[in-house]
Amino acid sequence: MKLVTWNVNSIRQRGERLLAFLARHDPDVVCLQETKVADGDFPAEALRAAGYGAVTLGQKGYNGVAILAKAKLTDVRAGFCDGGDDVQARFLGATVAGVQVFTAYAPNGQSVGSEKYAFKLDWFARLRKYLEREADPARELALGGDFNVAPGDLDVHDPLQWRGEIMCSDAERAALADVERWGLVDSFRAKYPDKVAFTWWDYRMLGFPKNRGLRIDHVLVTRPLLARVQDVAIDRDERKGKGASDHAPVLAQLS
DNA sequence: ATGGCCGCTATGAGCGGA
Repeated sequence: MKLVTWNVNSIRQRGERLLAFLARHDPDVVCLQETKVADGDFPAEALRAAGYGAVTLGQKGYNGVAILAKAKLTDVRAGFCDGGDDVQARFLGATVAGVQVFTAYAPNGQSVGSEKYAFKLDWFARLRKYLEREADPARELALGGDFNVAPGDLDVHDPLQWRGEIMCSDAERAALADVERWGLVDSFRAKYPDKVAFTWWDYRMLGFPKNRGLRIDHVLVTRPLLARVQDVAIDRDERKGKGASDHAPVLAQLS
């Protein structure tokens, strides 16, 4: 099974690229973030024609997540359903071929100390509680998403410049680590303990040509599923050229 | 080369993203 996570930054703008990506890599499961469309505007038919079923949790203009799969998607779960803010479409799960799959779009957080930053940290705490309540670390489970957190300095092009900044602050890293402590492993880092690689580059200031990036998109897996991870790769080519998302897809090859 | 933000909205300026 090949599983992908990709923040497409508008599925309407990225439709052609997404179809080309599916044709090129032939993934089995794709976790999408920032689709930015209401469910009625999701291009389900075009994806069906390409061989993929879809479950969506959309929102007009902002956020929006989806899971695509060649096999049947069952046991669909939308949002944390914990009485907190589920208006923002950021979390969706489904079971595919016996694997429980979640797609997540963590809040950006704007700047350290802001209200949005507090919301971001709370969102991670809610994610941790959701997993405790609804999932089992002894099962095969994958959580793919844009977490908007670079876990360590190895995941940052210029750690000194970013020290303490949004996506790199200690509290954000601790919040992500706490989610992982439930029973999830950063599959890329598990496979490549020392590799410097990024999944996001700012559109501004020649971020990509200068390779000024961060690794903030992750495929987190439970230990039973980690045993099946053969390789994890970032499709940097997808960030090139006109009409690219600011995020590159992350691909996990499972046995 | 990989090139100087992009995408959204009851748009045409302002907001959010990371």
